[in-house]
Amino acid sequence: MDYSSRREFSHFFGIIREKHNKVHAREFCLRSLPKLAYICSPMDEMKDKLKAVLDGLNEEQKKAVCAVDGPVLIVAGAGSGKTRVLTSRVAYMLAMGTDPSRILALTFTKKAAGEMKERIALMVGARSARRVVMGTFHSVFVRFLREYAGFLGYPEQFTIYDASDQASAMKACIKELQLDDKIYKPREVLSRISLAKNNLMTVSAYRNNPQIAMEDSHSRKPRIGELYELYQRKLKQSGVMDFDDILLNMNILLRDNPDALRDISGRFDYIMVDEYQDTNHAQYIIIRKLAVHRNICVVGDDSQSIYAFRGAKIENILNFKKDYKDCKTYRLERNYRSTATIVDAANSLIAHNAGRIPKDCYATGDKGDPIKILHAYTEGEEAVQIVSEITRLMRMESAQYEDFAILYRTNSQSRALEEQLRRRNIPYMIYSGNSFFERAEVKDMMAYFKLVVNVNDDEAFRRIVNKPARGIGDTTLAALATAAQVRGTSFFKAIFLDGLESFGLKNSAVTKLKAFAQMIDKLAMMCPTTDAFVLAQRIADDSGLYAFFKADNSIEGQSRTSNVEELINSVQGFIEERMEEAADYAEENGQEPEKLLFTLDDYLENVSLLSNVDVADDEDTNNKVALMTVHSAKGLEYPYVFVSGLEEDLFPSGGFMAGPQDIEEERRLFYVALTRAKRNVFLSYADSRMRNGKHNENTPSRFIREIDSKYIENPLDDSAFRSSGGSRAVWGGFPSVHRGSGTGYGESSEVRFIRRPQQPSGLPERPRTQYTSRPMSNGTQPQRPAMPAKPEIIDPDFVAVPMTELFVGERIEHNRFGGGLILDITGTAPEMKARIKFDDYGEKLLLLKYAKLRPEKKS
DNA sequence: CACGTCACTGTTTTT
DNA sequence: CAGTGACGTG
Repeated sequence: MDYSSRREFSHFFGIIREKHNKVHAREFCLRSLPKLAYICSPMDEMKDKLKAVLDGLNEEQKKAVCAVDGPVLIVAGAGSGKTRVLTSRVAYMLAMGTDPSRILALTFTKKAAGEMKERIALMVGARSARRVVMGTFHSVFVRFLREYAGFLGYPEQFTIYDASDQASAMKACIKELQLDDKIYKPREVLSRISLAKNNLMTVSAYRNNPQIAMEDSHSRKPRIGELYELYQRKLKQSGVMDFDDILLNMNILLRDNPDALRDISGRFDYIMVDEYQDTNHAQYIIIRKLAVHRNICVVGDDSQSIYAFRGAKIENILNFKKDYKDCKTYRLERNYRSTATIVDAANSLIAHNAGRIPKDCYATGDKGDPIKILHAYTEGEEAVQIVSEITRLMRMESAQYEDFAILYRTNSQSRALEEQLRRRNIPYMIYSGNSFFERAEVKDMMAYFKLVVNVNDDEAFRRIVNKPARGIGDTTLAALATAAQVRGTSFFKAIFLDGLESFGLKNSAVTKLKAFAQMIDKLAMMCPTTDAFVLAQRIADDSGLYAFFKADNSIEGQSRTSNVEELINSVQGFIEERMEEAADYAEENGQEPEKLLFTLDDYLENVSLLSNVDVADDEDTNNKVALMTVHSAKGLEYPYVFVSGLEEDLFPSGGFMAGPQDIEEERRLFYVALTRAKRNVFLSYADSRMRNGKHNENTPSRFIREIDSKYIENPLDDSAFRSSGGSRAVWGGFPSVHRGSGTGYGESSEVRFIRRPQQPSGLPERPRTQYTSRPMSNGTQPQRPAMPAKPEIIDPDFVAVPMTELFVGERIEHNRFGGGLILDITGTAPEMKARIKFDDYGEKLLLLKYAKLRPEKKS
């Protein structure tokens, strides 16, 4: 049976509904019992409610819940009951009489928002819970942007480009500027633009920034600025935003439209932000602007910051105290999730990172079992071992399938695991790149939806204009594209322009285009007044797409047909869900249920902003092994967690790691992986792994070694890290000393120790390559160094080793923690640690190879 | 214009 | 090993 594919989506909406009903039943009991029990004054009732909210929380949690006014920073370690605190906090505010609609709570995934809503509903009732403005950054902001779309020059029903739409649009831009797509790779250009947008760099800012110009010309892509401009123009012309535009345009709106700022910020008295360590600059500024009342509460854990690659700034949480001087800080350090072994092991790992918020996470649970390591020869065998372990645990500890999660660094690793799970008939569920929505036929259907909602969506147009075949081929489309480009309009509108012959379009081609456009136009006219499900069916029929798939009787054809059917059913599911919500709401308010219409716009908005974990909330999720990337696993927990592929160059991800900040992020990622587990952790690695059709030999990840070996059942000895199989290509010709740069800790500590340069004491270390924000006068590349040519200069450990002899009792200075006194020094070479009592941050144990210490300046 | 074949190239992670 | 793009044939 195929567990992986299309049924993922099938019962999604049905389950949501079921959950709502459950909520209602339980909530009914919870809410009516106290009311029946005593009739008392409103004051007493309030006190009682507040007491109920705080019941069962620990002291620190209670404090964090009650501190509703003013800026609050909650540093919440993994498994410390963060969601509980957040939900209780909302419940507390509501019990105090706050109007729920004046609370804004922002999360990163819909799932997180949904869970919070559900839990709040249990505490205070669905009616209030529903009115809290709670959702992802993107979905909440999209709603604001629709209201003010006109101001920004967008149509109210703007659509949203997904990653492949973006790539395709960028390709068109590159072509239009006649650039070489070997040099200007669409994805690369896009990620550069994405970073710019997340740092609130508009097109003009980008093009006028000399440092950017330097960087781009240095990477031999001087025309990225132009591409950025063209890309933005195209998107606007199409009435389309990409993910980053949602944040950027929100900022532009709040910056340029004082009324909008006043209006939107005036809607809320309290703002809460979850996973604050993962906010990027654009989000940070929006939050700042909206929180005029300063009742802002951010929750996060700097040790779990894993989204730097998409612009997240760990500084946001580190600097919160500076931004809001009077902020109150609460630390949730008590771990309720995992065994002591897991908590301590994770702590021992993360201790290798410098620059953290001081935090002392401790376990409350049992000691638990040590961490097990699975050593395999290939990824296939790795999968076999994992699966055997799962079946063993199910036998021995009567575990259920749903108790297991298999985590990995990259999505492609799921293949081998899947194969093995299928072979052993183990039900599983992959939570990754929306497999359902990524199917060609589903995307086609979605493209029709998008085009009907927004006829100017050129990428949607391009995708389906000739699907099914209408005799509109590449030549015709290219000519139309030129016409649209020259006249500065969308493909759709260009069809109705005069003088198309001059672009090489024959009359017959124009006739075909017009027929297509009229078909779309007719559907588009229906859009605002037609039920989404009805319209979706009309689209499937009128477009001929459904008939086209239906006509194909092959296995694939049948699968395509049923996927399209499923998509259309999901539209119906969506409507029913919303209808029920609306009906409940009306009922609770004692009103007539409003007759509400849900259009295709609503559906599209909902679906385009779904994340990996959102989609997978399905009947089928029940009792299945979960497979996902570590990134997707954030916020989730499982009794048994397998972290697979723990190999150098995979986890930590290899290749382009330029500095310690990259390896630290990888380490945090591994920290996230470990802390997902409640009972048991298994770490697996394979000596050989197939990557892009090639066999790669690997050494075990340094992270395995960084966990204190006392928490590991069968720790690896040093020889395991040296090499595997002996056939590895390492820095040829260099003695083992240099291997460290490529392979982690490939050599014995003595060797490293000897190689460590002894700097004349007192001389501060030459600063490491700094990523300055100003162009350098000598014309050297101010960006990250490219792939290092010589091993000598890139060994991060080598460079980071402290340059002076450290003595107990000496005073030193640390970049982040400031001045401190060395209390003692323990361990040998690479693992040498110093216990330091910092003046402002208290006692900390730092790994010398990462801590950048210098002798304190004499004043 | 549709469909097949061949060569090439890419290596994270995601709202 | 894919997924994509270029090119040729019916």
